[in-house]
Amino acid sequence: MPRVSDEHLAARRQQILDAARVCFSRDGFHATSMQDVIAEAGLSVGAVYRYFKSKQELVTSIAEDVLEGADAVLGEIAAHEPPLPLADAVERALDFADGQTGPDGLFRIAIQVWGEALRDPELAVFVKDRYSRFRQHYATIARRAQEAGDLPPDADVEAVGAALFGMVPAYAIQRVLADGPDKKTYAAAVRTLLMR
Amino acid sequence: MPRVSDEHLAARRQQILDAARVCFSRDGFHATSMQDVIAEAGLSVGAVYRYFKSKQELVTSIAEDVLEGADAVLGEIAAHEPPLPLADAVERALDFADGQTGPDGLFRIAIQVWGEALRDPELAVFVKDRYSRFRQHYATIARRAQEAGDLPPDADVEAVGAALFGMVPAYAIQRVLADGPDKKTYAAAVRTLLMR
DNA sequence: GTGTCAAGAACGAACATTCGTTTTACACTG
DNA sequence: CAGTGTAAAACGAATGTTCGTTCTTGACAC
Repeated sequence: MPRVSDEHLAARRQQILDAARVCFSRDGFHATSMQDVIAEAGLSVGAVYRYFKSKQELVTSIAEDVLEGADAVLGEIAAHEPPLPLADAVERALDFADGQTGPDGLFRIAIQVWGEALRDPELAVFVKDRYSRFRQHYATIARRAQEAGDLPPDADVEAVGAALFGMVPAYAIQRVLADGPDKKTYAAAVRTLLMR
Repeated sequence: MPRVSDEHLAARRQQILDAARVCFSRDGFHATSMQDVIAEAGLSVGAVYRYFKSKQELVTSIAEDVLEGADAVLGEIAAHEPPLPLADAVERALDFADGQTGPDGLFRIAIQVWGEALRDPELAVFVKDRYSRFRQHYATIARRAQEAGDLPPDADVEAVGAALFGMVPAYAIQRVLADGPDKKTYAAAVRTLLMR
């Protein structure tokens, strides 16, 4: 179909991305063949290669989408008014993470991205950049908690931010791979540790 | 060269496992070809296939070795006499994890294992089992801390164990993928959160 | 000799990607 | 509004490569 609207093109592109996300989440980047993505999208080989010049580009696009989404959510939590107590902020982040641990969630893809970033320097740079932002968001949470007297005045907010940040993927890993405690139980434990 | 000693056979097997670990750590499971492993081991195709009947078996063996090693270390920390305060126990675990974050460390492989466990039900069972043990070790740490009055009497030691457990891979992820704070800084932050 | 082990050539399947062809939506003409 | 040209879009068979694995062959200890 020639001379097609921009919306049509964007929709086609999204259709391919959606299919790729399903396949990557189910089988991982490497065990997913282009044929799998093509079949899932219900398109032809040529059509997919019109929109993405390689499988790598598809992987990169998906990885970027996943990280962007998480960044937006964390930014909101960090900017919340009034400033959230540490445990509340972590709990909200856990809420988000929890919703991504299912078969259709993004966390399965995030794990794939970690593995990929170990080998792909370009992706590694992007991951580092986004994770630095994540950590900055948590550092903001810590700083505001400190200002509220919720942390000692001499606490290193950057480092505390890093520790808080870690609790979220740590929870998700345990949910996905280790039959870990549910969100409520885990959040209660975090409160036990933070509130004492 | 026939009629070879059992030690020779075990050494050959280990030689292959060592080569595989190097390759898998460098390139990941999927981007490593059997040719890569074979070349790294300095052996022939036939030799390697004498000791491992498939690539999958090689992957599984490596994954199991990695998890076994961590289990042993955590078991020691949990059983330490006298019982370790929470922050000390976590710091010791961080010590271990920190040593595995380098190019030759096992943590890079652990990330690959996570991705693989999402697709391989057999490996998933093994990972779940080992991670349950990990969590049990941390629950032991929490229970002993509780007995020492270091945690509230009504704290859920299993859940607190899960939260403590998470801090270690969380640290390692940040070190490997996100230019996170060094061990000393991170440990101090954990103390800030736990000690107040 | 005989049994064990290693070597590496060979194999078939699966892979990402290319490219020549077909289809189709739209612009333009009268 | 009908007819036609055209270029974009989609198609899918074909390609060349790489992969994991098997198989044949030879070497050496006993």
